Amino acid sequence: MKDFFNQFDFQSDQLFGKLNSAEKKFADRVMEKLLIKKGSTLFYEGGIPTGVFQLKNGRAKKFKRGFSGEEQIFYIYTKDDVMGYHALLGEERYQDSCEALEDLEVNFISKSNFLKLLNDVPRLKQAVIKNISHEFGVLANTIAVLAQKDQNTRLAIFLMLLEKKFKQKIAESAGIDLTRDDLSNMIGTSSESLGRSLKQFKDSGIIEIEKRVIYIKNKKALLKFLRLDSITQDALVY
Amino acid sequence: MKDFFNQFDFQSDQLFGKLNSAEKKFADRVMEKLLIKKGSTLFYEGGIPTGVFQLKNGRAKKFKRGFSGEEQIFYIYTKDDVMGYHALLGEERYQDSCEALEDLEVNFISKSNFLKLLNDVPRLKQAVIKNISHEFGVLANTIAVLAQKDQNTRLAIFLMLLEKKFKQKIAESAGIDLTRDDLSNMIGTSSESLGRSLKQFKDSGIIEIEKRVIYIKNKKALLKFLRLDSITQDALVY
DNA sequence: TATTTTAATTAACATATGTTATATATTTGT
DNA sequence: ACAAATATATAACATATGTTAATTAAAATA
Repeated sequence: MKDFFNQFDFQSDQLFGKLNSAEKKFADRVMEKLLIKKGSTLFYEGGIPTGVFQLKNGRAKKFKRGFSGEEQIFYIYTKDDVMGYHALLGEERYQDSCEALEDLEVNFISKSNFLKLLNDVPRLKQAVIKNISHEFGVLANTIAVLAQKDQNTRLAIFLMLLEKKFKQKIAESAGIDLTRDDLSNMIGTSSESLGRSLKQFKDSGIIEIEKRVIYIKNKKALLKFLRLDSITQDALVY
Repeated sequence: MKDFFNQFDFQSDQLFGKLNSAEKKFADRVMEKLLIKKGSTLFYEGGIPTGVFQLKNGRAKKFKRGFSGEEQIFYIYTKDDVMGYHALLGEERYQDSCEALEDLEVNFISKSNFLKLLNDVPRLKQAVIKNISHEFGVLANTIAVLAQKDQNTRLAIFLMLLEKKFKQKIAESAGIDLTRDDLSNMIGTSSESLGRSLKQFKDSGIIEIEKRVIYIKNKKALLKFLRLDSITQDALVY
């Protein structure tokens, strides 16, 4: 069921697909290629917006600091994803932060060029607005998972989503490679407690771990946690 | 600290404040007053958008069904809040549902009239887009609370937020009047387990309960759960 | 108002998660 | 390649939350 994954996918990799060839040409012309080192930020909460970014290679985490200061990761961007447009369309400051999980290759479009592009191509502006509404729904779905599911179920869901995300876009690997801190942060638990759940999954043959990379070995068993109807469940085992 | 509350407030009650008197006149003219019974829906997930609503009296819950079907409440609307515009701006269907928690008095603006208003008043369109971005941040903050805080802390946070929300807009009462099912759903626990937390708060004199209405009696003790710095904490005791 | 239905409260027990501590593995910087 | 720093794995114990069940309170309906 494609639907299951779409509920948790921003789909911001498809934004520039709305452009025709002439428009694409303009976009390409104003794009600036940047190389960003692992651990550095593309933008940060409270900063003045400089433009938008499209990831061409690598992964980045999007997070927000709650009122008590701890970071909360709520999305991971991969190849082709566009980010940073919320602040350009509406807010005067970035509302969240984005940090490279590994060395990145990024296309940058400055604020003025992006606004010009939006202005010249109403279809694109419409698509961006529509996408923000879609992303709103993704966050609502994330809230539902965090509020309703126990830890093992949350882990199962995130493993499914992350494997798809990483497989889809990073040809060379189907494994899930995240620090235990980042993964536990997303799932809403401590890294030690996440470790316990991972061990349970390992012991029942659902996953294997090499170095820190998690490989799903028994997708059907993982899906059992999701309590989907059997038709949807079957559709997810590809 | 006003900031604390704003992090969790859609602020959609201020949208029509962007209009000048002539524009307001047009809006008033096309507004249709509706009376909606407790328990009925203003709109529902998957439905075709008909227009936007402004609450003039009463409260409504916004929720979404996760992939396994259970409803997840992620916002409560009160007096003057505007809702239903996401679907008009971008999506072709409502992405979530909205249900009356009590008998409502609502102003309805049809899709065509609202789109006309947006078109005639670019400032309003801009404000709506900006608001959706802001709401995105509210959901991210909600994710942080659900992922990072234990049950008593989540309860403390939601009690603070709900009391402010209800006091601000419903003059006659400062109590928190929600079914245990709705409150536990928001907080991410079972109603029985919520009951245990409520009892703990009651026994330590933090709250009092009459019928099912919760009254905060010791705000300072509640704030201890939030682990705010003492300056922010002091600012919240008014 | 009386009756029926639904919601709230509470307790006891089972299970899940948080926390601290220690050992091992991996990465980083020289 | 080595040392130092950081990340991961795991266990043991403490605490928090889930679950079932029984009782009481409140709300809906006739």
